[in-house]
Amino acid sequence: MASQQDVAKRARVSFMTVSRVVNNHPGVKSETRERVLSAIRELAYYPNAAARTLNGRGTRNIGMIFPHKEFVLSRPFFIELCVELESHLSDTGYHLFLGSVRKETGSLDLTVLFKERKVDGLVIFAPERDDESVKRLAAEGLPFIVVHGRSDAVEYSYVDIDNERGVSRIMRYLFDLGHRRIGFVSGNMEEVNAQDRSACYRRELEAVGVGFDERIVHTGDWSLESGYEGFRALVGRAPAPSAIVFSNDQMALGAIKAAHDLGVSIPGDVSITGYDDIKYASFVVPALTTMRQPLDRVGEAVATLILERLDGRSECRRVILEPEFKIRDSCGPARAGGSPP
Amino acid sequence: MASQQDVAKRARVSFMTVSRVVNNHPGVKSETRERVLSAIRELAYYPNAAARTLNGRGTRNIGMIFPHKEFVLSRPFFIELCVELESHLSDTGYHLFLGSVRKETGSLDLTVLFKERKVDGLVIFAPERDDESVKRLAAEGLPFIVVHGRSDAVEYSYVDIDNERGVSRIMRYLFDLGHRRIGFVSGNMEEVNAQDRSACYRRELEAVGVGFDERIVHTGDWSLESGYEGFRALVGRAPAPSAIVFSNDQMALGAIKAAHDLGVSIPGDVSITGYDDIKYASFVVPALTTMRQPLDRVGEAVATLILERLDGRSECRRVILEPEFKIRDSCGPARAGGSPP
DNA sequence: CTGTTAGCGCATTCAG
DNA sequence: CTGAATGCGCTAACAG
Repeated sequence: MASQQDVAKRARVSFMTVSRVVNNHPGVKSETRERVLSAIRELAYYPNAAARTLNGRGTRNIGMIFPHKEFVLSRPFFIELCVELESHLSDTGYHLFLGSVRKETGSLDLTVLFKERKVDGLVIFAPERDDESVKRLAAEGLPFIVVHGRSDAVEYSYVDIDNERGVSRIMRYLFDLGHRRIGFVSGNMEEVNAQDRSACYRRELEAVGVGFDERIVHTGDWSLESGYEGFRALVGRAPAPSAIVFSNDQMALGAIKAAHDLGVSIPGDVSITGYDDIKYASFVVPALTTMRQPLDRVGEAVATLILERLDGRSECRRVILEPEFKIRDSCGPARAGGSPP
Repeated sequence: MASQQDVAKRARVSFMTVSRVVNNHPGVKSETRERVLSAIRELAYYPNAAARTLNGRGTRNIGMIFPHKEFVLSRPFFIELCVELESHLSDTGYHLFLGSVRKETGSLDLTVLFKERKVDGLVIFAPERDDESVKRLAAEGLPFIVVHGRSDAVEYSYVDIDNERGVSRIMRYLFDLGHRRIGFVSGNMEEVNAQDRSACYRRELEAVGVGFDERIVHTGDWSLESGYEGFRALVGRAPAPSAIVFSNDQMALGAIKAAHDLGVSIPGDVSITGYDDIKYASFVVPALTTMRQPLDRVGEAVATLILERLDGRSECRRVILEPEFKIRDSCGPARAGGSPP
């Protein structure tokens, strides 16, 4: 494979001149430049990334870290984000790296990826609160940003969607429809997002003077199955909730199945809401009322922030995006009566 | 960041000895080895991948190439495969690389990733038949394998699922239920998979003496929307099909929505089948009868094959996995009558 | 068993 | 405007 040396020979210059041309350095006679350029083309020369990295130019790789397998599988959501991110990043010459899905066996040391010179930066999805590996990254001053997760203990840049706004908007909507007994199915409570949404649900409830009742709260894990189970459990309580808020669409989809199996009508008997607005949310019957996460803007923000960190600009930034409420067909007015059998 | 030199100094040996220890070379006195090992630990030393690559040791990166954005988005399916693959590959020290989703702007030159020393090998998903960039890879003898796509023109290793078997099993099932007028909604016909399934549908039809009728065939693109459209279109034909075969689950899901909007009952009026068995297939109502792709085994096979290619073993292998028919609730017996209004 | 020398491909000095 | 020397961190080939 052609190296700068080969190109240099062919263009009858030193390899230094080739280097300058490759890197668009000024101060190369245009005639010489042309000669080099055509030699490059003829030999199909491409700069060796490893050599560049060795000279301290970075890797131009960005790693993505997911908390665990199920995280990826249960959120078709995030794939779209990856694609979005890839398209933004590739414009600036960066490549995306599946920085390995974290093992069940404890949190692995993410600094290794930097020390091995595999990546220049990391995008970490939904770490646990006060995650050790994130702390270490911050302590060593490594460039990374977090998506869906914030921390009060550690200073870092992150992008998130306003859960506060999202959940309270949903709750107000349900209140307006006359619902008072509103159940909740959470995501995996080890994740900050799940915690936030859950906390906000409780706060809103208390804000209107409706007490929090743990009997109509189910701890799920974002999966279809846990949504199914959650619905089943909550509807079986007495008195049953007239509406149930799910922490993501996937679980709400599971609930629709459960409702069918139980002979419960949505929204006739029980209203439900999702969160994310995955593609399928508008295709399920009944179409899901849900809170859309603005993926395109998240992707853009993530790209911008990580690039900033790589530039060495030191301030950490937080970008909180607004979700968009999508009212569809899965909610109805609360019925005067009670609940289905 | 600590280099071999630093470790060497601390362990009072030359850096060569450190290198030997790091690479598990035999012939280092165990006492010395211990000293080096603890120096490594104390300094948190990790070998610099760039330097290794520069010495011709490869990158230990495998790139994944997707045909286009929509491909990824329309198949939650493939994400699972990535995760599966990642877990197999990381065991052998390889990292996955999102080798960039291919742009709309013509097929980019994949050999660049090799020339730039970004990857050691490539896993290419669903390339077009006789794709130029695949041809070039093969011509240059670069290690890559293809998933979902084969070629008669070019020699390469690939993993696929037996579409032949899959589709014919579905067709026989429908025939057994008494269906004769069977519609078909294809995937994006630029992909080999879509072509194969489509061809097989036709062949099976003719095998039982039922003529192929292009009026009940719709060309989709794997998306929910195209499934919706396809169903709508086919059901509107006269005489309407009593069953429709969809080339993937996503489109079948779109059809379920369409049926609801049209007031058509599945499987009462029309039977439908999907393909893939995505997670949601068993949660939708009616649960989708579909052909399961054995993702875990695909992931395993892909990992094995690409590793073989990297080893330099020269023969190309083809691995054809068997799909598994999942009979659920979306098909019923053909009714004597005709079709719904 | 351990150390020395050389070079992978490139970019940053500094000289011409 | 161009070239020569030097080193990034590591390993392979040879010496001791």
